[in-house]
Amino acid sequence: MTDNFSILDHLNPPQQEAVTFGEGPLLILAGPGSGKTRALTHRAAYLIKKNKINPENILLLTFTNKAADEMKERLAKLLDHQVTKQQSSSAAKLPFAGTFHSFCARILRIDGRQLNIPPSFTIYDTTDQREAIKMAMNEVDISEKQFKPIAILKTISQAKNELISATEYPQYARGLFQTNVAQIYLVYQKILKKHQALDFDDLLFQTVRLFQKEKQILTKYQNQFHYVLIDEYQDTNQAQYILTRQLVGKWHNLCAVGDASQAIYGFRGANYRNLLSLKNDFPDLKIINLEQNYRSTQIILDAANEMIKKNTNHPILNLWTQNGKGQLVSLYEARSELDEAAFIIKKIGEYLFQTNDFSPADFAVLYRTNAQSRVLEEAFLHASIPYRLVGGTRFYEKKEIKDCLAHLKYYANPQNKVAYKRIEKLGKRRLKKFLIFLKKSKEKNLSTLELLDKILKTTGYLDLYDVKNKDDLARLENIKELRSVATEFLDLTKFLENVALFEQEYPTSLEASLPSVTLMTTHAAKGTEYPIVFIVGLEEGLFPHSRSLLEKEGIEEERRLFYVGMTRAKRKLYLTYARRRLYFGQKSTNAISRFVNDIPSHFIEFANENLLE
DNA sequence: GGTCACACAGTTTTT
DNA sequence: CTGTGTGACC
Repeated sequence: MTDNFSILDHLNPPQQEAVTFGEGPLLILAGPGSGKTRALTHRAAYLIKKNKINPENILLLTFTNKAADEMKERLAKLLDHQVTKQQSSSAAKLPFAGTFHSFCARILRIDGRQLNIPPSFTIYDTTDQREAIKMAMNEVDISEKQFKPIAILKTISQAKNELISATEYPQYARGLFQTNVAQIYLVYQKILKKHQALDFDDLLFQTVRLFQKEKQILTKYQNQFHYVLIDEYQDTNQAQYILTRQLVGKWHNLCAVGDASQAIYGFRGANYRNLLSLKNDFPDLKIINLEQNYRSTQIILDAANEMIKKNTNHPILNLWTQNGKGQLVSLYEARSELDEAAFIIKKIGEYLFQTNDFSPADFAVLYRTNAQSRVLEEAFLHASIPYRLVGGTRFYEKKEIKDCLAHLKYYANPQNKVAYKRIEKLGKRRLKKFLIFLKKSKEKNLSTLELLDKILKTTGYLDLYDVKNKDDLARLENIKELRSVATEFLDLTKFLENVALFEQEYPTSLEASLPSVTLMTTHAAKGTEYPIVFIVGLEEGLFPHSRSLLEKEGIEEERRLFYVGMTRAKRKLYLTYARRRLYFGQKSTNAISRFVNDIPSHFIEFANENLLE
C-alpha cells in the first residue's frame, strides 16, 4: 500500500491532474461535494512520496482549526503515519498544516522582535478587544453612547484587513464617524502595545509588515516553504491575499483551492475576487475544474445550478453526478413559524418511524438566523426527537471560562490590563487574595493545572456558583472541562496560545453523543452533508436577509449561501417558508424568497397537498 | 460590593 | 421575545 501510485487510485481525471501537477501556480475550482479536500491532501502526499519533497518544505493553510486537523489526519493516513493529537505536526514528518492565524502567530513569536513585538505577546480575542476599545475611547474622551465600541472595532478590523495602519488611517478617514475612529485607532494600538497584546487582525497584518520590512526574514520563509497549498481561497481577505503573494513570491508554487459560488464570508472581509484575480497575478496559472459531485442527486444539483446561475459577478461551475436523478425538491408553504416547525417534525417522524432506514443523525435543519432556532428546538423537545444545536456561545467565550483565563493570562503577563479589569470586577477581596497569591507563587514552577486549581482555591471563585442551580452546575462543568484542557498543556504559555487560537471540541455532554437531528445556520453548514436537509424561513427579508437587499453584491452573497445550503443535501431537499411569522416578537407577512422562484418549477413538488386533511 | 431593574438591540462567524 | 449590559440603590 505504500506504492506511490496508490495515491492516484480512486481519483477522477481532473483530480489526478491536480494531484500530479508539477511546479507553478495552480488553481483548483472545486464545486461542493467534488472532493476538494481529497485533491488537496492527495496533492501534498504526492509531492512528498512521488516527487520526494521534504514535508518541511510544504505549507498547508486553512481557515479553521477543524479543517487543518482534518487535513493532518488525512495526510497522515495517506503517508502511513501514526499521529496523535499531542505530537501532531511537530512530528516533523508531516507538513505544517494550520490556520493563517496560527501560522502567523508562530512567525511573530520567532521573528516579531524585528517589529518590537515581544515573543511572549498575548493574543486578544473579541471580548478583550472590546475592553481595549473602551479604554481607548475613554482616553480620547469619546462617549460609548455616541459611537458603539463594537462598530468602532469593526471599522478598525476592516482597516487592518485592508492593511491600513493606525498612522495611515487618518488620511483615509471621511466623515464624523471615521474621524473618531481614526483617533481611537491610534490610542487602541498604543494600548495593545502597552499590554503586549496583538488582536487577531494584527497577527496577519504584522506578519505582512514584517515581510515587507525585513526582506531577509521573508526570504527565510520563502526558502522554507517551496510549496504553499491553500484551502477555501475564496475566503481570503486582503491581508491573507497579500501574505500569500509574499510567501509564494519566489517559487510561484501556489496551489489554491476554492469556489466563488461558495463565498459567504464577505461580511467579515473575505473577497472572492482574490480567487478570480489569480489569473492576473500569475499569467501561467493552471486552472482545473472539479465539477463531478459525489454527494447529491442530479435533481438537487440541477436545481442548485439553475438557481446560482442568476449570479453574474462570478464564474459558476456546472456540477454533475453519476448518482441517480433522485427525488424532486419539496416545497412547503407554512401558515406560521409554528406550522413550519410542525411540518418538519411530521416529515422527520415519517422517515424515522415509518421506515427503518433512517437515524436522527441523517437530518439537518438549516436557517438563516440563530433567532429561528428556538421555535424549532421547542418542537423537537415536544416531539422527543433528539436534536443538536450547532453554534451558540463558544466554549472560550463563556463567562466562567473567561474569568478563569483572565487569572491565568494576568499571571502570564501582568501587562494584560484587560485581564486585570476582569478579575477586578469579580470582587476586590478576591483580587487582593489573588495578588498576594501571585507574589508568593511566582518562583514556584507550577503546571497550568496546579496554577488553575490554586487560583480557584485561594480566590474562592467557585463559591460564586451553586451546585443545586442548573445553570451554575453547567458552568462548573465547563470549568471542569477547562481543567482537562489544562492537563494537556503543562506549560502556561502553550496553554494560553492554544486557548487563543484553537476552539475546544465541544460539548462532550451526554445528549450530544446520541444520534441527533442537527439544527444550525446555513453558514455553519458549510462543509457538511446530510441525507435529508430542510432549509427553512425562505422568505424575502429573512433569506435573503433584509440587511442585504440594498446592493446586488449583498443579494448575490445570500444566493451563494442558499446554494451552499441546497448542496448539503445528499438525497432529499425540503424548502419551507411561512406566510406569517413572529420574529423578535413582531408579526410579519413576507413574500416567498426570490431564490425559491429561481429554481425551475419542474424540479419542485408541493408538499402542502399531501398534508390536507 | 453586590443585587436588581430597566433599557436596548438583535444577520451571518472564525481566528 | 430574550439575552446582555449599564446604572441606581441598598
